[in-house]
Amino acid sequence: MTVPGLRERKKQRTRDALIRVALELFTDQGYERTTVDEIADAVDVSQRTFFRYFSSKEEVAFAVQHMVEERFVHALGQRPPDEAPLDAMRNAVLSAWDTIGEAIAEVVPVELHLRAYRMIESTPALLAVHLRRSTEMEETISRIIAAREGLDVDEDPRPRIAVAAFSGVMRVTGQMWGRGTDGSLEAIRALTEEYLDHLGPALVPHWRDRPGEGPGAAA
Amino acid sequence: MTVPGLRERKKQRTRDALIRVALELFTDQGYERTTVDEIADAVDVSQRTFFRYFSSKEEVAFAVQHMVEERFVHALGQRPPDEAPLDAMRNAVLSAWDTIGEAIAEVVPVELHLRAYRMIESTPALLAVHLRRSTEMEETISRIIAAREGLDVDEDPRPRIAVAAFSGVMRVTGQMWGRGTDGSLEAIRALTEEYLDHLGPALVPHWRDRPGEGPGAAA
DNA sequence: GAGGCTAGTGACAGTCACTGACAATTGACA
DNA sequence: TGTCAATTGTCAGTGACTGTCACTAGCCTC
Repeated sequence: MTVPGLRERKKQRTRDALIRVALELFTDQGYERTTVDEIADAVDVSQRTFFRYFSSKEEVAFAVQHMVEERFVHALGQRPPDEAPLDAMRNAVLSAWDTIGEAIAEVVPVELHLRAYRMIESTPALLAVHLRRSTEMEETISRIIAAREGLDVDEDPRPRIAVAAFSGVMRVTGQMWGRGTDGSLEAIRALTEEYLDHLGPALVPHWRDRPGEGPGAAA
Repeated sequence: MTVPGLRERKKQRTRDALIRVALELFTDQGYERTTVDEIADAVDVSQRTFFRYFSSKEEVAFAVQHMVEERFVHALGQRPPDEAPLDAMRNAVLSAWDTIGEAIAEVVPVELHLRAYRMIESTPALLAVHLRRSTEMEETISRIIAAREGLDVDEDPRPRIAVAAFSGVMRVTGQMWGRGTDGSLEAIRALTEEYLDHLGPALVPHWRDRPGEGPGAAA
């Protein structure tokens, strides 16, 4: 591809600066205590310009998340078609976690993004938006899974159901990670694996045995 | 109990009127196109008073939902302790669906509430709040389930995981119901049963068999 | 490389959700 | 009946967001 023109590069720089400054202010002072004016002033653009880049104050908080999601969707598309749905999703998340680092670092320090993620989890207004975005993702994923299995997502509820269950676990994972003390990338990866391992067993009728000992359901 | 005083009754009437008028305006004109001033004017109170009853414009949209949730939690508390977790939750939802009608009708027509529910599902800002509220519910439910099973919710992830999977399915149910054409109470009840029946089978590795025929996992 | 075109920006005014402060009103209750 | 406390209205202010319009600066053509 050709190098984008000056105009384009300038826009990209402004956008990245807005994201970086916003996340810094949000994580430092808190989301609510940061005004859009502050962000705009720090980047030296007008408030109006901020809203031309991001349709809302919330949106800027999810700009990096958005990149991560695209990566996951891409990874899911690459999974071999003979993998079972849950395995494909599991492997896609794990492989996404492995390669996000570099992609994020081009815009903001990874550490800042992780702090931002925890801020989202602990800020009610952002948590709400985060969850809605997650369900939009679920719809996307459901369609991919359905396509893999040769099913019509509007005829057969199983793709949406499996994805809903899977995403539910992923959400709890993010939550627990956010509440814990180990804020590293490795920690969230490990939690992801651990929690997904519980998904099958958690659904069997008897829980009184220890995890892993009971008659497991899914792989 | 004694009859509440005039002051108390007046407050209750104002509150109910605000809810009813709000839901009517929301469902008629749309949530975004309805201002708090409109609602307050229609009930003949000041905007300031509206915000003394509801901390936000969103909150009034969920006032009825709130009642329904309380009912579910109560029903769950009543389930016999030997029921498996998923069964207890399933039966609690179904029994809640059976008795909501009357409780709601004291405040707003049931039909209005059902329309409001669909409006919530289709209004991004409200959907976001709805989802966050759902996760708060999940936390409550997880603790009840953990208690039933004699587990510590912070030690053993299985209660949260099972509840997350369960709630995921319930959410998809609500979504599908909202998108469908049959907006009746019976329809959502039937969907609930049908979708929950898929939860176990959807998690087994092989989907290529028809539902129910494959080697099922959970009950 | 001058000039027109247009994307991007700033300035400004306005709407709407929401909050704090204070004064006015009105049930409750001695 | 008069006092107290809860409830409400009014007013002023903040912050998110939008429409409009004039202006500036890359871009592209001749």
